[in-house]
Amino acid sequence: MASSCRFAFAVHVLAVLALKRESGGVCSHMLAGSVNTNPVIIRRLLTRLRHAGLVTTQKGSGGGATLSVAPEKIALDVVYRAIEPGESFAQHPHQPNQRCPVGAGIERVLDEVFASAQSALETELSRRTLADVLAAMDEVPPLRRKSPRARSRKAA
Amino acid sequence: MASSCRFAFAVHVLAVLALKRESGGVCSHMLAGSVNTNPVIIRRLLTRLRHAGLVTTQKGSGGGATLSVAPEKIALDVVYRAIEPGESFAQHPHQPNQRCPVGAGIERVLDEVFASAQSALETELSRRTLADVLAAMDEVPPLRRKSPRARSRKAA
DNA sequence: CGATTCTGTAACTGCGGTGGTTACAGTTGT
DNA sequence: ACAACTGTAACCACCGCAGTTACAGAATCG
Repeated sequence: MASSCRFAFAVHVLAVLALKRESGGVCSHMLAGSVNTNPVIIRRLLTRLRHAGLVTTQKGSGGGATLSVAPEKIALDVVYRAIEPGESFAQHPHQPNQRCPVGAGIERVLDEVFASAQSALETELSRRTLADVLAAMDEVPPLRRKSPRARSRKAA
Repeated sequence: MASSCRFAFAVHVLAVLALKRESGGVCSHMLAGSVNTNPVIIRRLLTRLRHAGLVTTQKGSGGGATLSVAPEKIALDVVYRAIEPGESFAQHPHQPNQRCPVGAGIERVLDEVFASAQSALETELSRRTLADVLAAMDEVPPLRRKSPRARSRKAA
């Protein structure tokens, strides 16, 4: 599976874009500031997200990226597939010995096992949307609140 | 997730050991021959499988590895966890910007998302045992049968 | 218009993980 | 003693990734 942090970065970026949906485009420099990485990393990410139809980007002064789909419509498996290109589950690097009965048959079986495991993972991801992520971020924030005044509300 | 082929190797090795369960230990050289890799790779694998209690190994002449649990009792998620040591799903490599509302809250949410995805994957793996793998290998083998006598030509 | 602010992409680096390989000490059966 | 094993260290080469620099091109604004 994905051993990269691209998926985490992607969800992070999309979350920022969702919050700033009304404020126009967000430039890669700003996004990089929130993720704490390099603008080029963000742009590479945005290229993939754009190909997947999740964001639009605008060149030039005042440009940047904008979410092009409502957060409720963006399931996380779509983000996952947009970001992680190839097969994530690993196969035999070289063909096993076909003269061994196990070597001859194992690949086909493992293919099927890997596919179902991969599918289960994506199905689980599909159960959450970007809107869910935003909602989860709002409740029970980690530590100090900006204005912990309205603390009483949390109980509901 | 796992970007290695260790899991494939491990299932392959266990399948061979399951088939040769009665014939005593199988040495790493033989196993390497079937997987088509180096004996040391197999031994490194066997070390982990032994720690997980799935196999026993015997040093010395005539030694080798033996399956120590019945194939029906070996679910693939156990193999997976025995082989893949750390967290497979990737996190933020460095802490996101805590001064950004998204950066401050996203990690906790992503942790939960990743954990559930990982769990879904392992649950799917747990639905299969090594015995299932062996059974799947027996049915509809890829091409030529050992004795395709009953089947008159490919036409049938 | 030209300056500025962006994107998009290429090119390169460094790092970490992995499979592969050699080597060798220790163990066990014959 | 000898041969056949395991277990493990040490090392290599490779690959993918995040990160970085650099630059061409596009859009906006004065």
